[in-house]
Amino acid sequence: MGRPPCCDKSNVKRGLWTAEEDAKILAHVSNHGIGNWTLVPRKAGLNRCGKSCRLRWTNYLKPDLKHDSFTPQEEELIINLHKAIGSRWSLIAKQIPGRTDNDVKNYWNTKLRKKLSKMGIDPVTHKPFSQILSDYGNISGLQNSTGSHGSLNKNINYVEPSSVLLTGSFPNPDTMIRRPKAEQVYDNISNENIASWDCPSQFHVINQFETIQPQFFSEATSSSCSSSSSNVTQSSQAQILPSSSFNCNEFLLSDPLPFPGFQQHQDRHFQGVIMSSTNSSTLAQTVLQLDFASENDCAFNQISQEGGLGLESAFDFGGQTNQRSETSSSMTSFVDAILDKDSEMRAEFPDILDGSFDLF
DNA sequence: AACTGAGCCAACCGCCGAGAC
DNA sequence: AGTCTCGGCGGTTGGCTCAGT
Repeated sequence: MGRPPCCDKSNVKRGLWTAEEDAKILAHVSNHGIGNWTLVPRKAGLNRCGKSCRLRWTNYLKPDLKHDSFTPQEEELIINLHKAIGSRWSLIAKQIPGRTDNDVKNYWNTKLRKKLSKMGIDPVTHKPFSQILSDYGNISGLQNSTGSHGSLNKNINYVEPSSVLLTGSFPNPDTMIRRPKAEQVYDNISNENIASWDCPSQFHVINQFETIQPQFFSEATSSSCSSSSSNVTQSSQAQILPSSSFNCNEFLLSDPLPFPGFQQHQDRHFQGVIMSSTNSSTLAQTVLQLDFASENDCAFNQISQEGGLGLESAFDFGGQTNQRSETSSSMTSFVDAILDKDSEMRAEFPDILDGSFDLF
């Protein structure tokens, strides 16, 4: 039953690689290419585990790898990508030619994390420590603000805190009530805020990670992107591209202003991300974007991007308040979208959500 | 010169999904 | 259907280097 073991783990060499061993792998790959790594040690005459050979090749011997120090541009890109997606090193590394996930991870852990800390920025949330302390104080003082939300809030507690990334703000910053992350995002979506969104004009579901950078999440988003996403993302791309001024955490839950310049432009803009993933390798699936292009207009499209057990959605509400276009069914469409998402979540997490996740 | 601790990074560990058997 | 390996991933660790004392 099953395959035979790839190697005798107790009888293979471990530890640092010698130049001779490296030469054997290089010679083998140049002669036979990359194939079944479990066969490589035997064919190449190495007393190593195939997995170890693969790691040595991918992290060190591959000819297109850079071995010099990181440039300031690479550093900035890593910080921005980490800010946007966290410690998904392989995805970050794919955006930096010649760098491996191990390189990026080590550089982050040894340099960038400390650098951010010294700058007074929390390397996990990318928020200033002062703001985190402030948020904590506000959160701890709001124990009684949850009563009106009933079962919704109870359910949200099932979302693992470490897997929740919420970015967002109320359309009207004056109505902002600071609460714990998971609770707040559902408030944003589900209750009085929906009623107060008197002018959603365009509601699009976009693929967040294609928005962050083309091809960036091509693996995770290969199947279900529709045309409705591509025409919307263009306007928002400038905000989200890692190399741009996009700052994911400028949208964070307690942030009264969704992005720099919010007040000056009088935009009505909301963006939120819910990440609930039980699988660390599953990427976020869906981004919902709502543009307030006018007071009364709303168009809504949806792309669902599902994978594994995870569920992730982002909401981006933006636009100018002084434009006008169409619509009457905007709120209905939006509510339908939320209900659809609710149904999807029920299907995915029946034990958690069943019977107690009534938004309306 | 010898010791110590911090910094660094290559390599390992353990988990997961996909697929072989 | 069940068990196992493979390949990929993120987290962790062992050991080397170097600056400071």
